[in-house]
Amino acid sequence: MPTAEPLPPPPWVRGANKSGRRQLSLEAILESAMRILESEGLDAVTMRRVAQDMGTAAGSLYAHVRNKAELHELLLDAALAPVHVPEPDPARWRDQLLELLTGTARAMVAKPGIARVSMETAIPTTPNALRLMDGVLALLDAGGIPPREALAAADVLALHLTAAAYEMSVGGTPDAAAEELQRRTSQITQYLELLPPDRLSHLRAAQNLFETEEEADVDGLRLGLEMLLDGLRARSR
Amino acid sequence: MPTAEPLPPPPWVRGANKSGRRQLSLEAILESAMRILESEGLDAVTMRRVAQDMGTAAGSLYAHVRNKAELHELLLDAALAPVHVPEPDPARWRDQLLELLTGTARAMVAKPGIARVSMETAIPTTPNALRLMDGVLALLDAGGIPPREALAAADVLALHLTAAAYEMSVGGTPDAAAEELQRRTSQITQYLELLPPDRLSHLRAAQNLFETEEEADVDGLRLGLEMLLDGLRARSR
DNA sequence: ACCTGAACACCGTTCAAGT
DNA sequence: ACCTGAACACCGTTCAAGT
Repeated sequence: MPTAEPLPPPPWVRGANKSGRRQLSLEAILESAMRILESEGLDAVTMRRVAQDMGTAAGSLYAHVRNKAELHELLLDAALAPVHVPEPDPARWRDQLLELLTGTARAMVAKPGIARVSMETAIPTTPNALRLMDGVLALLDAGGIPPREALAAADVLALHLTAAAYEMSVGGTPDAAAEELQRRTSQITQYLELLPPDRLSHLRAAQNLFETEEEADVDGLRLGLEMLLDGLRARSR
Repeated sequence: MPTAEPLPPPPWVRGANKSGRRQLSLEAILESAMRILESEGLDAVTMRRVAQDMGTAAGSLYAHVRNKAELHELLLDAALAPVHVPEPDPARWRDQLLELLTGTARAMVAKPGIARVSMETAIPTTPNALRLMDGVLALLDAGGIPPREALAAADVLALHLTAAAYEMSVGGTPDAAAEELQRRTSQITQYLELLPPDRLSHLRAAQNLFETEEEADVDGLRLGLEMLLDGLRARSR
C-alpha cells in the first residue's frame, strides 16, 4: 500500500475554510510573528505587519491576542522554549547555573530584540520564564544558598542576564550593534581630544584598553555573572 | 532706587521675535521636552508632542536636533547632570562608589522612563554620562583595582545600575509599576495553583517570600551592586 | 537661516457590519 | 464566533515653499 497523499481536512474541523486561506489561530499568528521577528527584529513585529503577512486585517488578531504586548510576550516565551534546565548536581551546581544563565542569554540574543520584552515586563510570567526561574532557584538550593538569599540572587542574576542580552542586540542585527559600538567609541575619542588633557583622565587612561575590547559578546556576560556568583559566596560567609 | 521691571529684550537679540512666541532653540526644546518627560514619561516625548507644546510644527525641531533618539539622549544627559562625583578617598572608596552608583540610579528613576534611553544606547556618550563613567573608574582606581579589570567592572556596574533603574520605572509612574508587579505576582500564584504540586516546586517554595518582598526599590539595586563589588574583590585576590 | 504646512508611510486599537 | 473595513487618534521624517 503506497503512502497516500494527505487528505484535506474535513470542512467541519476548526482550521479549514472555503477560501483556502490559512485559518487564523494563535499558533498561526505566532508562527507568522516569529518569522518576522527572526528576519526583521522586534520592531517589525507590529499588529499590522503580522496581519498583512497572514493576509488578514489587523483588527482580526484581537480575537486571539489581547494586544501587542501580549503577542510580544508569547514570542519571548517561544524564544525561551529550547533552553534546557539541568537536573541539579550539588558537586557542580555553579557551572550548571552559569550554563543555564548563558544559555538563556544566547536564546534571547538569537531572536533579535526579544530581550527588550523581558526587560519591559518586570517579571515575565509565561510558562518558560517560570520554568527557567524555577531552575535557577533549584540550582541555588543545590548550592546551599538559603531560600531568602536565593530569591534575591535569582532576581539579580535574571536582571543582569536580561540586560546583557538586551545590550547585545541594540539596533537589531549583531552587525548593526557592532557598528553602532564602533561609532560610539570613536565619538568618545574625539570628545576627549577636544577636552583639556586633565579632564576625564581615568576614562582617557582606559582608552587604549577600550579599543582592543571589541564587542561585549557573551563573554562580557559571563564576567558579570561570575562576579555576582563570587559576590554571593563572599557575602554568605 | 526701586527695582525696575525687567526690560523687554531688544529686537535684534536672538530669542526675541515679533510674534511674541518663544523662539525655537535647543535649550527651549529641551526645556519643553523635559517638562513633558517629568509629567507624562518618556513615551510622551515625541517630536510632534514637543512641537505642539511649543506652538510650532514637528518638522521645525529638525533644525536643532538630528532626530528623536538624539532628543532623548540629550534628556538623559540633563537627567544625569545633578549627580555629584566625589573626590576619591582611598579609605572609603567602596562607600563612595556605592553612593555614586545609587545616586545615578536615583537620578534616572526621577525622570520616568529615561533609564530606557541609557539601556538603548549601548554606551552613552554625552558629557554627563562620560563624567560619571570617569568618576566610577577613578574610584575603582582608588580602590587599587587594576585598569583592565576596572574597565570591565565599570561596564558591568553601569549595566546593572541602568537595568535596575529601568526595571523600577516600567509602566511610567512608580504607582503603575507597583501595580503591574502586584498583578504579575498574583498571576504566578494562580498559575502555580493550577499546576500539579510537584512542578516548579522551588518557585512554589519561594512564593511566601515573594509576597513579602514588596517592591524592588533602590534597596534591590544596592544588593546587586554589593554582590558585584564583593565579587570583584573575591576574584582579584 | 529658519520655519511652515503638507505629505508620505507608517502605528495600536475599536467597532459596526457582515458571514 | 470570528472576520472585515473603516475609522480614530496618533507616530517620525522629509521637503517644497515661504519669510
